[in-house]
Amino acid sequence: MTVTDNMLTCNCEGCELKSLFFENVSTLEIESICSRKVEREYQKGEIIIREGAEIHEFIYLKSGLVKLYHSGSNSREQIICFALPLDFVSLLSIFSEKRYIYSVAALEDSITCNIKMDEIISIATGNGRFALSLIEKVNKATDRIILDFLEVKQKRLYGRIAYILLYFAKSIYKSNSFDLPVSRKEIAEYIGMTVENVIRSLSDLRKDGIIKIFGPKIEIVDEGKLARIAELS
Amino acid sequence: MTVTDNMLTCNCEGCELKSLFFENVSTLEIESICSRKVEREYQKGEIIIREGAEIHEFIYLKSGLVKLYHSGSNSREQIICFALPLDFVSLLSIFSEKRYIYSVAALEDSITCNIKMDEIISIATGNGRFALSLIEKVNKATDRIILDFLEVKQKRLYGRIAYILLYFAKSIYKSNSFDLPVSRKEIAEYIGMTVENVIRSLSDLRKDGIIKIFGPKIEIVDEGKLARIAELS
DNA sequence: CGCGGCTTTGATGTTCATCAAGTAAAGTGG
DNA sequence: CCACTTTACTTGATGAACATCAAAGCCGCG
Repeated sequence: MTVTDNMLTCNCEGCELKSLFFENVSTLEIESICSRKVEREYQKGEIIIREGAEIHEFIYLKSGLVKLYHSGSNSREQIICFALPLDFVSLLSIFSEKRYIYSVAALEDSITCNIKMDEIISIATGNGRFALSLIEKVNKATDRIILDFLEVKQKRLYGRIAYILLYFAKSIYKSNSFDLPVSRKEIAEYIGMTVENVIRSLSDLRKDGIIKIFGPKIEIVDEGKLARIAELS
Repeated sequence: MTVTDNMLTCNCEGCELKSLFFENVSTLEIESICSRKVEREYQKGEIIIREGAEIHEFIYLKSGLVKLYHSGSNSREQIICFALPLDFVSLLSIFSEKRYIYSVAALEDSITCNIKMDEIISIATGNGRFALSLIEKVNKATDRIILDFLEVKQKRLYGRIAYILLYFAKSIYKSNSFDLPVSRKEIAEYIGMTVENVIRSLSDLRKDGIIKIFGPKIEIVDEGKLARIAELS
């Protein structure tokens, strides 16, 4: 990194992707990718990937916040996970399927960096270290998803709400006061419950003085208590 | 394959791993692996991998049937998935963690083939094609797990039981009559319900004439009806 | 202004966990 | 080999957790 930074002629100098992802890629290869990559902007609410579409590009999130979701058989949508900048949006199925098995939508205005799959594959083919770091990243992401599923599954409604609030506070906004980027319905789609009960739990937390609610704005008042609820279900 | 088969001097000739996994590996490399691999036998019930143990080997299942499970914080075990021969036991966390985040136990007498991680990594480093096929396989496996989680989550108890019975019949035993390889408790741990209710659902299916139960032996009588229940929850 | 989407609260019924108790099967030690 | 313990399985009764249905308030938007 330190060496190659100033050698780049493309406009990716400030991009953290280099240091995270392309550790093992030569400057030449990075330049080649940078010159052919495409950046795309999406507004809050826009769909970035549609389930069933063919996979042509490797996509990662440069800025913003997105949700990965799956359209269940009975038309109900299920949110698989949220992704932050530098997360791969291309997670599941990227290397094992021809078509996306999930959709991605922007929860906040977002920018993606898109690279043709061909190029990723060609680099990986010629560069085992790069391929291994790919495995590692993809692995980490899916591990996280599976562990979170297991974690949420063993909690009850009240605990799940506490859990997701702490998740937004800690992992996403790094603050105990933030605007919820998702609707009540989307929370329900993530933790697998109904909207009404999500709202009821939020109200209960408010009545108990653990959080404050102003529309979409959430303020965690008693973090300790919230953590205990998230822990003990 | 056809070319390399008779050139091997090690005892892996009959092993399907070659054709699945080592498509892109030179005969020399395969020989090197074969000569240093270790096969291990486990009896029904034995633990193959213990959660928290350090990861030293890449393990795949040669014969038998195993379960991957996670010990939840509240001491309740959760079954993540089942694995058949030629499935990788080393799935999650293999390339992203130092220690196992799940345990593996044999549900039937099983044989594993173990290869030092160092060797896998060294081959992958020098051989991008091999690394890519690794990603593909690992990806496929985790995709399957996540999709199944989503699938099961949107069903109710009765539908979940129907679903898992069909899974055993179709994917594992390829027959409508089989011995359940898992206890009622383990079914409960997989679908996230209590033992009592698992038993109740099984009894209901029996009373409705959809299945027959003789101890651990299950016979699916009306597959169509069972499929409809699994579908419609 | 009125329409539709998101949110909120209440009432009601279903699904499921928990508790309790009993049977069957299988291993254990004298 | 038999009493004894343990483990898996099974059924019923009860209550808690949650979904569903209904209705009303809020807000942005055409």
